[in-house]
Amino acid sequence: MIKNIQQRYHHGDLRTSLIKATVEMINKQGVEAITMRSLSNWVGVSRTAAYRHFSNKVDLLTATATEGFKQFSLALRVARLDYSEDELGRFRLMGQAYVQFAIEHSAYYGLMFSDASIQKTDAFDEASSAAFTELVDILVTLQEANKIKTEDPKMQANFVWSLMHGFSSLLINGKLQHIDDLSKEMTYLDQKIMASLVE
Amino acid sequence: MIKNIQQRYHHGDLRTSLIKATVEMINKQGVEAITMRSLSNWVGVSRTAAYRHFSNKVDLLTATATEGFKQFSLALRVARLDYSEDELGRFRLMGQAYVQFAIEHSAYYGLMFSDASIQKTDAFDEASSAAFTELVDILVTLQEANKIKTEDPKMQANFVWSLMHGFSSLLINGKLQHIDDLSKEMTYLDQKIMASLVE
DNA sequence: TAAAAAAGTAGACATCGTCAACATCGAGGA
DNA sequence: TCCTCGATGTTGACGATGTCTACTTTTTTA
Repeated sequence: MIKNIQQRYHHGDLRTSLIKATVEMINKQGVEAITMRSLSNWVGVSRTAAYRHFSNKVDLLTATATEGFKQFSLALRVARLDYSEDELGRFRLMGQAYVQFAIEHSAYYGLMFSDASIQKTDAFDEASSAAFTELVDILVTLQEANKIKTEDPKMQANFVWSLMHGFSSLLINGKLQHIDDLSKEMTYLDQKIMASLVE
Repeated sequence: MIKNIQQRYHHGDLRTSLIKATVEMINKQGVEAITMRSLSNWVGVSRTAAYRHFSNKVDLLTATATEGFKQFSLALRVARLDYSEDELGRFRLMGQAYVQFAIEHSAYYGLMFSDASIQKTDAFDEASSAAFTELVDILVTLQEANKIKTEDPKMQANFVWSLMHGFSSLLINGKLQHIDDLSKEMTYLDQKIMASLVE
């Protein structure tokens, strides 16, 4: 007779489940509320089971942030491959996708850019710079097609990235005042970026 | 005979000392390393003495962040009152002062914008929005003097603030790649902001 | 100057991260 | 088929931490 899933000794895919549980718990209660015990309990496993998959709590959180960056890069890439738009339109879609990801996955986003709860690893750096590369790439392409100014693309990327990250994180933390119409605010930013990059 | 300061039963100005110690410890070891016990020990006081001045750890960190915002506002205001420059020049000085504060007081800055370690209070919100007001104010003044475009100053402020905050926090966390010349990078941003705001 | 308020201390306890030792399971070679 | 071994999960234990309670010492005030 096959045992009930909840009662099996071996969980099956504990590593993935723990990361999912971490994201859910951050969304509901914030990072500070995360404990190895409550996490294990939530997943239905004993206190120290997580240590078979992560060397410690920081390692688990870092892995979660790394996973976040992967999904983030994916979201940006999806926007970049929307061929119903021209290249410049796709670039603007990426901007929308950026903010949308930050809002919809604020737990991930906060963790990804929190220096406190995380300790950088090679995997983390790789996932994190992949997202940045996504941005530099399209800027280079746009320059080659003469759609935007010819400037150091890394500087352009730092500019756009700073603006997007600043806006998203201030928005998430409720530090931007008097925003009744988000899309209006984003349109404003879009105009500023376009004016800054287009000749 | 007057007792040695270190041996006095009453510390004298424990509240202030604790906040200072918090800043120092964050600078040296990061927020995670902060414990009530090590903090008290550092200041030369017993474990629970801090609880006479702060209701708990979060309260202490929030008070520290609030103090950070006060000094931050002050730094912005000092730049704004540099009358060797005209109004537009002072606005640009504020931008430099912003990034400079973030770099020189990265412990403060990280804490001020960390939603994890802090819990908003009235005093915190007040100090935090004072800094924002500093920015809106000068934008209004610049508009009235016809130095920049006439637009919703709050939107302009959100734009500038997002850019400054994004750049500063990415810079602090080492997420901006290939920055060998910081002043060159800041000049680039300055040009973008000017082009965006000036008619 | 006496009494109360303010500031600091020590004991105690629940919770947390995590190490060590032990238990159970699944896969593959004898 | 059985046996063994590596992977995975469990329980016990311990030191560190936040913070409550009760007590002590100093300062303020009436």
